[in-house]
Amino acid sequence: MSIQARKERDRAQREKLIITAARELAEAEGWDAVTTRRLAERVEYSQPVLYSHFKGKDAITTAVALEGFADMAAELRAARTAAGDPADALARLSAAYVAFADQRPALYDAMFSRKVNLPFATPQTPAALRAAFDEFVEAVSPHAHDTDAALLAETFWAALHGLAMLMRDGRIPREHHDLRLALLLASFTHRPASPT
Amino acid sequence: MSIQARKERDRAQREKLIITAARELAEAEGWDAVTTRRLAERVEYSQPVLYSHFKGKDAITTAVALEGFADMAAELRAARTAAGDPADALARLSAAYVAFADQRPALYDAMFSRKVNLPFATPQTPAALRAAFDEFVEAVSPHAHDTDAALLAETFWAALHGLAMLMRDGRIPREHHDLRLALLLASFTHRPASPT
DNA sequence: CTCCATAATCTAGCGCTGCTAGGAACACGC
DNA sequence: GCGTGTTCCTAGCAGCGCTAGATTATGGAG
Repeated sequence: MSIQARKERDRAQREKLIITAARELAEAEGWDAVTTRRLAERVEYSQPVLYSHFKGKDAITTAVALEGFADMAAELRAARTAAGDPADALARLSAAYVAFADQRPALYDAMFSRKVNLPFATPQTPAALRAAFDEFVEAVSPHAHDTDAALLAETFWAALHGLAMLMRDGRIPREHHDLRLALLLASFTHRPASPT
Repeated sequence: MSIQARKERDRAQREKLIITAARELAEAEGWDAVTTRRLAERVEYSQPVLYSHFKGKDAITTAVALEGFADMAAELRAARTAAGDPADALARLSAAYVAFADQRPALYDAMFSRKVNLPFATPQTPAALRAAFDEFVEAVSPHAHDTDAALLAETFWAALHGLAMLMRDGRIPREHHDLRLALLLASFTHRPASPT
């Protein structure tokens, strides 16, 4: 039995190697550089080996994205729990989020721009995704008042995502980014929002 | 001289034909279906003709995106000016924006997701882009108070963009979208936001 | 009207992509 | 040590963006 266990262990290890290689290559040269040939060369196996682990290239991207969500959740948690009051917590979480998007553009791409097959906001949602989202819920709930915290978290996340994306793509200037972020924070914290 | 004028007219007409064909193909089957071969077949010319009009495929996408911005500007303007008070104006503009993104996903992709070469927020920014952005500035400025209207417009635009994108990609549920939008509007209108 | 230079267009092909069938090489159980 | 079953690689397909060079159409001159 031990021999099969070893095989499974080796396979799992190799799968992890592929994911890491894809991530590193993407972060170093962008996702365009992540071709199955280059990836295979990097892990020192032939192309078909990749397909024995993943259904296709999209599945590899998805695996990288999942890692990204885990990393993000950890960073958001660290930022949030390092804060004193709720307002500070939301501010730090926001700054951490935008910093993540800005400093790991390829990873962020995998999570939010590339075609991936992840079940969002369903019972099957992976733990890492859930964890990242929960950080948002925790951070916004003190400011939610009579509003549903999850709904507010989604809205705030979306707003941050928009800011991060547009800035990263040069659609809005990097200049005064901090002011925009402060503006967003002020909008979401100053007053309870109770629509309708 | 008239003969050269006719040639130029024909060329301009054909260029427009290419852009329209690309747009229609993208809207019908997504941008993946817009290959130079299929596009050439559709306009009933060979591939090199495309390259006599555009430097590459990205340039065609950019041309489509530019059309998109013009369309969007018109729709935003219509929505905004149909409103009574400033709060209603912002609400209608927001709804129109999200509807645009949702109903013309391929066009919206060209404008905001695909790799295009457009100078945003610079003196060389095309009129269509500027017009769309100006609609945002007009709509938010009544709620800006002591804040820079352009900055607030960028921030609000980004928030809407985030909402539209995440919903379109299934990252947040379509359910309760109206509530999220109302939440966002309430956050940006209820109180003057004066950071720092 | 014919000829010819020039301009416009097409054919064919390059190097690349994601992906896969079929044969070769390996590791394992006996 | 040897069959057997698994693992892996070589080689290739169809399609991609893009382009060099041959081919055809066009418009002015004689």
